Amino acid sequence: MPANSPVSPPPRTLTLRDVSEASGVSEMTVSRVLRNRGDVSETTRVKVLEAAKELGYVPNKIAGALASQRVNLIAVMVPSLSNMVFPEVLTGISEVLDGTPLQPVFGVTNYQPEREEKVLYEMLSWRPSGVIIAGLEHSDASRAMLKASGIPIVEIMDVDGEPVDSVVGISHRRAGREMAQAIVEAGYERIGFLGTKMPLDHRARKRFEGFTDALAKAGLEVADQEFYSGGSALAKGREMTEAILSRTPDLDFLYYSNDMIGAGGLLYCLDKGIDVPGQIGLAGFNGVELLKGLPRRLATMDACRAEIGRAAAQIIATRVAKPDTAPGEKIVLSPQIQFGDTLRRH
Amino acid sequence: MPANSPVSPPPRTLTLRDVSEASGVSEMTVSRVLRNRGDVSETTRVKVLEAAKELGYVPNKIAGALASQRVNLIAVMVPSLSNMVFPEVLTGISEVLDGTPLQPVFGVTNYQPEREEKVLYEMLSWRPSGVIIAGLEHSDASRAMLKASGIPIVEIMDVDGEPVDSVVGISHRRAGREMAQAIVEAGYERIGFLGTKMPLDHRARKRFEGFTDALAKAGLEVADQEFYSGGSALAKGREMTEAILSRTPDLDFLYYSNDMIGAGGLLYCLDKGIDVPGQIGLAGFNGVELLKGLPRRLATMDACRAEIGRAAAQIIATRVAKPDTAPGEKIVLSPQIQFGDTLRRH
DNA sequence: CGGTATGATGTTAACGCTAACAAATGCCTC
DNA sequence: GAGGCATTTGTTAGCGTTAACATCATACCG
Repeated sequence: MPANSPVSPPPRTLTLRDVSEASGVSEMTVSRVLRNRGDVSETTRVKVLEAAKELGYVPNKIAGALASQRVNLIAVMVPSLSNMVFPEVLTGISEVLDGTPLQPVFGVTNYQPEREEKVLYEMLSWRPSGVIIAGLEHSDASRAMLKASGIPIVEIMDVDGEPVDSVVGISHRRAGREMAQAIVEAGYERIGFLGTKMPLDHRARKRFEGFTDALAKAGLEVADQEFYSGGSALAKGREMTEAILSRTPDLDFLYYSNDMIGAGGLLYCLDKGIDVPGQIGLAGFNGVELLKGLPRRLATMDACRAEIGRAAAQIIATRVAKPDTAPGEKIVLSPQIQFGDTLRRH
Repeated sequence: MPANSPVSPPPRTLTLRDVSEASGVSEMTVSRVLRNRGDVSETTRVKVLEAAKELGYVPNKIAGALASQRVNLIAVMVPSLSNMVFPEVLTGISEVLDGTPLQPVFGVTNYQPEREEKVLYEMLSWRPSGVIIAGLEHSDASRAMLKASGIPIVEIMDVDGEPVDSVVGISHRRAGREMAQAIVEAGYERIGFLGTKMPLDHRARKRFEGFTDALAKAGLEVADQEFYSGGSALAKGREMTEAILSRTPDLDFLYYSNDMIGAGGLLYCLDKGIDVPGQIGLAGFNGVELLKGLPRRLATMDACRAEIGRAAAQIIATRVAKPDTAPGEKIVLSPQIQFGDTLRRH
């Protein structure tokens, strides 16, 4: 048996050269066939395709990208995946990008600016064709990287601030304001706020600010508040509601910074036989699907998640296809209050 | 003003050469500094680092990967992100990979084999160092690609089948069997099944098979069943429960293929004043966090999601660090029934 | 039937970086 | 102060692909 038996070829990964040799044409022609680029005769096209399939050749995009200076990757950065809200954004993005040669790549920042910076650096070092990134608050270094990258950037979810380039989202300040107005108009006066402790969730913070501003205009202020971090949001919603109500029993409205804790609160109130929305009104934020299955529909406000994803992807797709499209687009969506069964109508 | 004013330099992206010129050393030395590789004097190190920062240089990993034949990317393929279960797996993976130079890249297949094939092809064309992929069922082409890639593969979530290489998961058949046994032992006899219509959710299918097998051994069979697809799982759980109970009112147990529809069923039963678990017992599957906030704890079985993610990442990390580690590792986790408040104890 | 479009294929030189080796520098020892 | 060793820096040659151009058939025209 020869030393280097042909029976077990070295598992060296295949290159264009292998396909080229197997099909008897130049590497360039193989490359053309595989990319559907330029004129190739039907005969050779079939020959090459067969050889490639036979060998199980998978093109090396690394080499391709380096040579062509084109990378059809879109970096998508979100703070979290366990939130129910971001997966929907990603779905919206994928929907639009599926109709283009672009491919999304996801990165998760855990609401930490340093982590965002690191993940962004990693992603940019692959020279993507665009970036979709949640939020307007970034470290100086991150912002500098984004600006210097020279590629289309879309910041999403939030529009209250100074974008690097384009932006698609809703005004969380306004969302908080409008909810406060609806609550005031419905006649509630002793209002409690329950939210996340996370100081880095800027959107929750802005909703809270808008909320207190609008209350102030009506001569009211938040009567009590309660914060949490970590754990099952539904269970936390229960616990926090119990805590705030036992501390301040005369509250007549509870505004939750997200639907999950709101749902927990709702279940708690129902358990305790509290009259909702008579004795106490409740509202959350996000408009998550889950609410549809609860015994009562929690009042909420849709965050337009899928729509934001689609619009952001559309901006990127257009900018990549037509590089001379003007940057700096701004799309502001306007979520409507859904009164549900837990907030009296005006 | 000269035609080509130096004031606004062309936005050509920076290369090692730019840093090398700015710092007065060779490109190679810059490369060494930036990768912390090889000995470089403290003086030049600082000089280079400053120049790089000053310019805002971001290395081009594409070129780096091509030159070094090393790509520190791990392809992670899951069927869905909106499921709550996969984000937890991804978290487990990230946790372990964060301690290594490896970086996960996520792909979503939507439970479609053709899509899985396409996404896998895309991912492999970036020549990742490993693949973590959900499930054991793949198209022939996908399987061939995985085998031919020559990199470590870990199939996760499920162990009932023939893996390509390594596998980490639980036996869904056994999970179904054990739940059936617990139900039988608790004395329930008229058992209904509620699940997803999706024929491509192999794990749900296997749980169902194990479930009916074990019932058969006890001389029982599923008295009625109900399937759904799409929509809010919680609301669907309600609807399905109502449907199955109105069709077959004498059922004394409902087994749900996941916790979300199970939770919907639980809420429905509580609404209707049905005695749980006296009149009807309920059980789901997955052990999702959400259950902790419900009025009663639904019986369930943990799918060991984070643990699976960690173990899979660990296998990959080890194989990448020590390429001569034996392939074909198999880790079978054993989830325990959590009886909660909806399944009578034996 | 020469001349010229036209289509199909091949050749060459990057792309930006790193492995491997080569050279230069400094430092110590006897 | 020459030899030798360790440390630091530089040089060269790809990595696998594609852009741009060159070449070669073939067909078509008057």
